[in-house]
Amino acid sequence: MISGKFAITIHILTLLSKFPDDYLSSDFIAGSMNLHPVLVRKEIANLKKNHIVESKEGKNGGTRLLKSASKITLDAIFKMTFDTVTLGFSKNEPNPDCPVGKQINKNLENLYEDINKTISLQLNDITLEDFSNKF
Amino acid sequence: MISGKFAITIHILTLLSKFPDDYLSSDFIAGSMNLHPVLVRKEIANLKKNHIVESKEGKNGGTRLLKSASKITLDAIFKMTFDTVTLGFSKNEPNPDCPVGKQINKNLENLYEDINKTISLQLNDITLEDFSNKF
DNA sequence: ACATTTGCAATATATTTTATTACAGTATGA
DNA sequence: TCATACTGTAATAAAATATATTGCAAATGT
Repeated sequence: MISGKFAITIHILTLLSKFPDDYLSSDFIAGSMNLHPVLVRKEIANLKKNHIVESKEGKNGGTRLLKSASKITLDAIFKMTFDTVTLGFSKNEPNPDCPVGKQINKNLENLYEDINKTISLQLNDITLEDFSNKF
Repeated sequence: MISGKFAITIHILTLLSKFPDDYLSSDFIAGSMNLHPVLVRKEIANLKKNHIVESKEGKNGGTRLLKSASKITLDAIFKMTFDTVTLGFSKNEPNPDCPVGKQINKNLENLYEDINKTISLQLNDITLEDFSNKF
C-alpha cells in the first residue's frame, strides 16, 4: 500500500539509530525525508507491530529503537515492508483453457519465490548498523 | 511504465516457444493472457528492438522467435523489461541539510545494485526453454 | 479488391500511491 | 489545571502510474 515502504522505513530506522537515546517526533523525521508526518507514523505503526521501536505519546513524545541497530537485519526490514519482491504479474486472469495461461502464474510465483530467497539471504548479512555506518 | 512487463513478455515468449515455426498473431496471444492486443504488440515491439523475435505484417502475419529458446536467458528478458529491481525510493527529494537525507538515495541505490547483480546471476542460469518446459 | 494483420499515437479509464485534513487521546510542564 | 506538543487513526482528496480502448495508416496473402 506504500511502494516506498522499505525506503521510508529504513530512513526512519537510520535516523533512530543515530539518536538511540532520544524520542524522535514524526515531524522531525518527516522533515528529513520531506514526507508527510502521517505517512511516517503509518510506517512507525508497522515497526511497532514488529517490536522494533516504541513510541511515547504526548508532549516530548516520539519514537525510539527497542533493539540495538546491530541486531536488526535488512532482511527483517524487508520482510516487514514487502510481501515479496516480484517481477510482476499480468493484471488479468489468464485464459484457463490455454495450457500456458493456466499455469503461468504458478510458474512465475515459483520463480519469484526463488528470487526472494536469494534476496533474503543477501539482506540477512547486512545489519541496520552496517547501513547506518555509511552515513 | 508497464508493471506486468516482465510477466507479459515471458508469457508471450513461452507461447512463441511452443510454436517455434508459426507466426502467432497478437490477437491469439492476447487471448491466452486475457489482455488487450495492443499491449501485446507493445511488448512485442520491445522484443523486436532486442532482436529476440521478428514479426510479419499483413494477412497471416504475426510474430515468431528469432533465436532458439535455449539461447534466451531469463536474465536477458529481465534486462529488457526492467531498469532495475528496487525495493523502492521515497517519492520526494529528501532534505539535503540532513546528513541522512543527503545520502539515503545513494546508499539505497548501492544496495539495490547489489541485489540486482544477484538476481541477474540467478536468472542467467535459467533459459526460456527451461521455463517453457514446465508447462 | 478485400480481409486480416502489424504499428503506432492519442486518449480514456482504472488502480495504486501519496498527501491532506480532521479529530480524539495522552503526556508534559508552566 | 490548562495550554501545548505529541501520537493514532480514519476518511477523503489528489497525483501518479498502469492498463485499456479507439482509430487509422500501411503491409500482405488470397
